[in-house]
Amino acid sequence: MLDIRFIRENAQIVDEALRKRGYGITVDELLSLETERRGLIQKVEALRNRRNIVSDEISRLRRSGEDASALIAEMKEVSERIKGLDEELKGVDGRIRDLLLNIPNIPHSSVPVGEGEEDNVEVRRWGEPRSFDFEPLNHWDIGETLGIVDFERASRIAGARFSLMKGAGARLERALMNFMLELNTSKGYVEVFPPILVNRESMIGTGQLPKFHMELFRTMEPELYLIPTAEVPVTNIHREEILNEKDLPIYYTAYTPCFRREAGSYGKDTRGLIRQHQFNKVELVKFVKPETSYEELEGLTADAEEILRRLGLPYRVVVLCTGDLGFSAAKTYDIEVWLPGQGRYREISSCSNFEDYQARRAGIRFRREGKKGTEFVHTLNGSGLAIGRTLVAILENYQQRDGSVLVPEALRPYMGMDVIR
RNA sequence: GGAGGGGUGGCCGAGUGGUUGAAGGCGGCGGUCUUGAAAACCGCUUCUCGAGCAAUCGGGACGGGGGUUCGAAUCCCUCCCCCUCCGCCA
Repeated sequence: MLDIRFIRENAQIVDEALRKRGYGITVDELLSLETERRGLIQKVEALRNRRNIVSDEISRLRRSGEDASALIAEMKEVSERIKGLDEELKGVDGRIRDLLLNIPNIPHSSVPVGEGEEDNVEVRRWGEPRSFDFEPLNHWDIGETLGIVDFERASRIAGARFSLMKGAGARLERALMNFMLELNTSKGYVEVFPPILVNRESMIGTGQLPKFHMELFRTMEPELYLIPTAEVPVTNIHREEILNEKDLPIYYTAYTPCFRREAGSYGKDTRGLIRQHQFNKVELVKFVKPETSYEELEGLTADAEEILRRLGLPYRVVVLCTGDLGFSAAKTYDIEVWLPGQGRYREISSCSNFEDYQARRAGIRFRREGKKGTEFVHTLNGSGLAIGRTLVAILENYQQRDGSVLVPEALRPYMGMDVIR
């Protein structure tokens, strides 16, 4: 969330940011509540101060055996007033928090202004899409013909948007997971394997709740949420902590399954592995000092890109425009991989700098060496990479006329085979 | 799931309803001493909110929330977490 003091002093900047994102709200109501809040605080604190002074006085009188009943009577009334004001303040605080939790991050100045996907800006390309001397197939045709993915039985087991990987298909999921984790850890990311069910506070910390509850699977008794991305548990590793400056930056990488309701995407990518309720992903997460976070975003994106390069998969990088930017992000690069079966680039990684937005929600701070007080860290994360979509890209880019699929060089040690047939 | 025992500052650990933001210790920082270091000694060591240009002043925080009271770390209720034993279980 944003700093209420920042909003107070920069209302027009925040309103402008909301407008660029296509939000039809302003901070007017928030500001008047904030004024009300401060007025209440001043009133209630003056009364508390009075009560503290008089309580000491009462204590002294009682010790010396004098009568304090008049003061006690007065304080009884003061306490009642404090109680009333406290309740009022609590109500105002609650309303301010509700509003604050629903205001998105402010886009970085380098983010292009635009309304949607079509306004995202390509920043670079790598690799040449392969030219086929036959008609390239969709990954679901390739996968079903090879018998390595079974959609029909998956839907019997769980329903639409689930998949059952078999044989070399299951092996490929595992190979990709190991390949990615090993590459990431070799660069200094610490491997973690976190809970994939998390509590409400964690979902609020990274920004999925309260606004996007429709996207999440939830359990009852106890109320827990299935993670839509490892970003949630991994960023929350340091929730409510004060880190030491010398501990930063902290890099984590995590493999987890991810679960998404995909509410509102009916009819989109109904066939194949592109859009599933459950998918595997390896994630990269960073906790850094504010002054380095944009440099770190470039590094994070480069780390994700390297995975595609090593797999020989052509891709492009786009910077998301203000209208397409995620709720908590200040800047995001999407990496899109070339899919011959679709004849276009599709998102395979999303690398974002959240600046202090998540850190403020989650209470993740650090203390500078020799300085008083604390600051919020900057958090970043990106897929490195979405495993299901990487598998799709391999099937489509490495398919051969006879229906077999070559295994990319880098993956062969993990697959134990050169070709899937 | 059943029965008990606990949650206090970076850590360990005191704490009688009334100068206890909290003894003492450890750790950390600064200083004295020393050729240097150690030891010893001295001092300093939480976060947060509000007012103010500032110096500074005031409020709050002893797992979370509520209650009793003029006043709560201390009493009561409730939730969460940890530990031990029993049961169950991958």
